[in-house]
Amino acid sequence: MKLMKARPAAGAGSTAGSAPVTSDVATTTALKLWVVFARAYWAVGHVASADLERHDLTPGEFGILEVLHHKGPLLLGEVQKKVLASSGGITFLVDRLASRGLVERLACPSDRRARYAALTKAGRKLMTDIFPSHAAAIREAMGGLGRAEQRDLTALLRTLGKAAATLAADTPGCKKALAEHPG
Amino acid sequence: MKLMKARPAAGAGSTAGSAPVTSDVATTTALKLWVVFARAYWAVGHVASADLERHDLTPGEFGILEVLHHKGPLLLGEVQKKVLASSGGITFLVDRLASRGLVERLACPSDRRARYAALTKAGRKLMTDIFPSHAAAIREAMGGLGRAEQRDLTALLRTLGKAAATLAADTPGCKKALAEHPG
DNA sequence: CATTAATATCTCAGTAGTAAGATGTAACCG
DNA sequence: CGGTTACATCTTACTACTGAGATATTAATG
Repeated sequence: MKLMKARPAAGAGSTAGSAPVTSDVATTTALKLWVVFARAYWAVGHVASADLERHDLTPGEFGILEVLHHKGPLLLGEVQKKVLASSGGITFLVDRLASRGLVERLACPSDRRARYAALTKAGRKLMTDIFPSHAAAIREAMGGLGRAEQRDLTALLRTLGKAAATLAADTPGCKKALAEHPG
Repeated sequence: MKLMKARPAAGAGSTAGSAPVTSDVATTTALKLWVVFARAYWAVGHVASADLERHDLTPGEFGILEVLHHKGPLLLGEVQKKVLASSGGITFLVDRLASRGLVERLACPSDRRARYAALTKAGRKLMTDIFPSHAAAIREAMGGLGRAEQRDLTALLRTLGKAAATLAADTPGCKKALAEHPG
């Protein structure tokens, strides 16, 4: 299950004659949507990544900093659900952020298996410093659409995401995080 | 520039007081859109990947097979632009597909630097066998929206993608493929 | 023709990330 | 209690991918 960077199906592709269910209108519409979806995501993600790169942060690192900045200290498992990474990935990312002094691990008093991740003072400072400009970069990346269009788009994507997450939750190896936290 | 799997900004995050331009409505709207966008993309991508996994194909491999299936033999550089991967990635993916007998490299008569990638007979057969069911998986992943909604969504995403691609093309290290092939 | 620049692919080292399983801890049930 | 099951995190080995530079070819220029 590699995920992300999926290259979608392009066009109807009935080049090869006899495919039975393939070239009905519903399928063609969905495939076209998937192509455009992936390219748009790529472009916006590229703008976001380029902005974060200026601060030596990967998207994954920023995701963790951001959820901690927004929600306060969180159990590692909770972080994992929020950022949709694997458990090993969380360990790896938090290690790296901790080695840079941006995040620290705190014991959980009620459960000695669990640990909190929390921003350090330096981490909080970094976030308050860079979050506004990053938010501005996202705003510009979305600038092709007016505010009302952005809201329409959000509503459509939320509906789509919920339905797809329900499907995805059934597939083997899925973290199931999405179905529980549907955007 | 890692890209993809970008974790978007969640919520307005004006937790930290004094950010100047950050918490206006336009920015909040854009940030919310980005969160929902990423989650929806994750969910649909997950469904697509899970389907491909049944045939032992990664999304990257399928992307190459698919563009060759759809367009016929293509120079490696053209493939690269279509699937938005790095040049090294194309070499890697085509190598692997070639070792499985699905793709072959052909000399380009007019330019001895360049090589074509083309589906073999086995590759064509594989694609005609699996494409319909993959397309059906995509159709189901999009099933949360009706056909008209899917078309609205496509139109919005196309506009968004074009604008963002223009921005992305200016960022350093960008492949610029998107601005030239805007979905 | 020689030089320089541009292009197309490939090589290679490094990175972010995953998946599977190990470890330590908790909760429950008899 | 003792045993089983369920968790939460960490470890390890691996994979897909990127980016910079190497190689080979072509094109352009004086």
